[in-house]
Amino acid sequence: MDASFLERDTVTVAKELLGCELVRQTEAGLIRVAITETEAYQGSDDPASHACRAVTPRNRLMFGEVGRLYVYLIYGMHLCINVVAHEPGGVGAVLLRAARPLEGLELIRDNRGGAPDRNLLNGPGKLAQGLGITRDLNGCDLLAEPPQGLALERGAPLAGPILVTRRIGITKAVDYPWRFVAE
DNA sequence: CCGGCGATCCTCT
DNA sequence: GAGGATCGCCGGC
Repeated sequence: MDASFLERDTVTVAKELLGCELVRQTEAGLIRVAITETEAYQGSDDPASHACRAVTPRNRLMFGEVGRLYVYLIYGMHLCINVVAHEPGGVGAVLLRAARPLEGLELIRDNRGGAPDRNLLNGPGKLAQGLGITRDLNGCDLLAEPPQGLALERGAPLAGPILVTRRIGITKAVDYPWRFVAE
């Protein structure tokens, strides 16, 4: 994955991240997944975004260098993971909402504590848990060589169509068609 | 299969 | 001091 891929309009990047792969390397082993669901969140022009107002300690990564991982805690119990992506000088990130296991299925099952296989990675909190994401990965460089725990890679081209819908679980700007789902 | 609800804690106002 | 880019359990149909 090249930084220029992420240095474009956040909505375009969200759509094109479908089929791209995440590689998680830990002491326990290697996990590889293909991204199947994303949402775009922009800056001051997106009322649903964490970055719709001033820079704060939490949202600061969304204003910075593309290719960083933005990790945050939601509802007091789940982590969500985002890829910082925006035009040069812009603001934004792509929420990764679901993925399909490619390698390390046993590790994913362990991380998910016995959830049925069809519920392993089908939601943002489940994806983060399945990959074994922790808050110390906040700000990690997904494009680093060599990889630093989590890496983003180009995957095989998508086979099927892309479903475009409203974003899930928000109460502002509910009609923006910025959610992308692949099978 | 579907809708409702509680858990749980960090962040910003 | 409120509310959130969620999840899984429960009960009802």
